[in-house]
Amino acid sequence: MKSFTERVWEQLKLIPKGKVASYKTLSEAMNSKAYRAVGSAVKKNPYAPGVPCHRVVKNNGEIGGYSGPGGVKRKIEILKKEGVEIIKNKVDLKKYLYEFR
DNA sequence: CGCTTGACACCGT
DNA sequence: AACGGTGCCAAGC
Repeated sequence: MKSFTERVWEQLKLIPKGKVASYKTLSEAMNSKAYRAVGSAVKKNPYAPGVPCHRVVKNNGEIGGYSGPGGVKRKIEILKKEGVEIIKNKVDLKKYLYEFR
């Protein structure tokens, strides 16, 4: 039985490099409105590259948090490396927001 | 106009 | 039960 958390990871894997998805969009992609719980799910993610939790940002483009090494700073660095420009800890959703379709 | 900050409520584990 | 984390709102400069 897949837990809500595992289902979230499935959506993360669908995100292509150079794009980011918001927790809210993620919840809608899985037919759930518990976008608040998505944040908790990502935090519990014990997998590293298998689940690109660093590609998940808040609906307003803010990076949010990162439980990995280096904290949010590290997350921003990775996104920039992917081709996503980070402005003041925020991403241009209009340009990098990935839609699950 | 653009940008920032604080607080609250809600979700799943 | 508690915790963490997100989303929207408003106001101010």
